[in-house]
Amino acid sequence: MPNYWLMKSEPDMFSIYDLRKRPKQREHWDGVRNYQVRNMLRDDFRVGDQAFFYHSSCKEPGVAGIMKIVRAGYPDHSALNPEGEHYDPKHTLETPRWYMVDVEFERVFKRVVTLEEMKQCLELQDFAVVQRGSRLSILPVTAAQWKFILSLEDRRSREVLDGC
DNA sequence: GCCAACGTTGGC
DNA sequence: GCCAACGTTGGC
Repeated sequence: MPNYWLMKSEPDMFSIYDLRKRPKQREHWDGVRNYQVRNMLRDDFRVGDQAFFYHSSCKEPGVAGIMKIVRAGYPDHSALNPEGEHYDPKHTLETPRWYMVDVEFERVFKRVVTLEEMKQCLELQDFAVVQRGSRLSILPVTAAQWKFILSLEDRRSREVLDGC
């Protein structure tokens, strides 16, 4: 069984539309510098997993679409570059500290499923993204949560906010 | 731009 | 190993 994930990115920096424009519609998901998230990237991501592309720190935070994992965790080479903003001198080829995966664009949602809507839904109260102070940039998603969020895509947001 | 939440750092 | 200070995330 594949895993499901939610991966956050600020659309001003890198959006799902940017991913769609990349060669082969693929990109490295690099720059993660949090140990909990590092462990997920290193140990739990598998080829064939799917992930929600979540737009954060923007006008309408929420799930914008879907991507798939096309390469499992491997050392994040952005940590090797002393000129780069993600440089870490403690990360080396021999003893990597930080990991990344490769993702591939799958599709853009018909509409953004917003954080505001997700907060209204009883079905998602256990989902970390709706909880205060949850700041991890990657979160695991259960099969039930995945399915439920997909069902929200096909509803009108007003209806979800009023009646979920 | 504010600030709550939480992770990291470093002095002791 | 404690904990205060500081930095970052990210919604609002």
